[in-house]
Amino acid sequence: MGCREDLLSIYEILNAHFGDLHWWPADDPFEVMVGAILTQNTAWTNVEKAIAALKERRLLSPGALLRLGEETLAGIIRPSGYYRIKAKRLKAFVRFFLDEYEGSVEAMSVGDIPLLRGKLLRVPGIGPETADSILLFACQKPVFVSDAYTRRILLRHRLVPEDADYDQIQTLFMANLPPDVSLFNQFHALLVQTGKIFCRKTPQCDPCPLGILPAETVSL
DNA sequence: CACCAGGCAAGTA
DNA sequence: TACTTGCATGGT
Repeated sequence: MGCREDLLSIYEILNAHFGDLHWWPADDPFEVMVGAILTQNTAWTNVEKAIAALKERRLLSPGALLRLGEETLAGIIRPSGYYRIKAKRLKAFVRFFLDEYEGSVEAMSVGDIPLLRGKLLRVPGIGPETADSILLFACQKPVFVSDAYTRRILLRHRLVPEDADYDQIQTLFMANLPPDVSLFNQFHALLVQTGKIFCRKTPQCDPCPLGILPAETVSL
C-alpha cells in the first residue's frame, strides 16, 4: 500500500485517458518563463491573450522587456490579471535572467538544481511553483511541479494530509518516481488537465475520494 | 449575480 | 510562526 503504487497507478490511468499532452504550451523556453509568471493564480486563457499581445508587438524577448517601461508593460499584459504586479515581476525576472545568464537558457541550465532553484526563489515574484515550472519546462531539469490541482487531487484521494504544504507534495512525487523530465512534464500536465475537468473547487465532488477521475479509472 | 483560475508577498498578532 | 489580505481580468 505504498504511495508509490498509487502515484504510478494514477499516472497510468490518466496517461491512458488523455494521451500525450506535450506541455508547456509555448514556442520557446523564454516564453515558458514569461507564461509561468503570468499564469500565477490565473486562467491560462487570460495568459494567452497577454502573450499574444506581447508577440504582436515583438516584445517577447529579454532585451525588449528590459527596455520596456513597467507601466507600458502593465498595459500590454492587462488581460492576464494582476497586471501591475506581474509587470513588476516580469521586469525583476528579466533583469535577473540578463544579469546572471545574459538571457541564455543554456547558460542558466548549467550547474546544480538546488542552487539554481534557490536563486530563482530569490527573485521577487517567483515562488516555488513558478521556480519549478521554469526548471522543468524551460530548463529541462527533473523537478516535479506541484500546484493547486495536484494538491486538490491528492487531498480528495486522501493521499496527503490536509496540512501538506508545497514541498511535502513535491517530495512525495520526487521520492517515489524516477527523476525523468518527460515523466514529470507529462504527469504535471495530466494532473492539471484532470483538475480542470474533474476536480474543480465548487462542483459537487466534495470530499469524495474516488469519483474525481474518469469513470472507469480509479480503484485506489 | 457570485465564484473561480496552472501564486506570491506583505501585513498583522 | 501562523493567519489574513491584496492583487484583477475574463469565463461559467
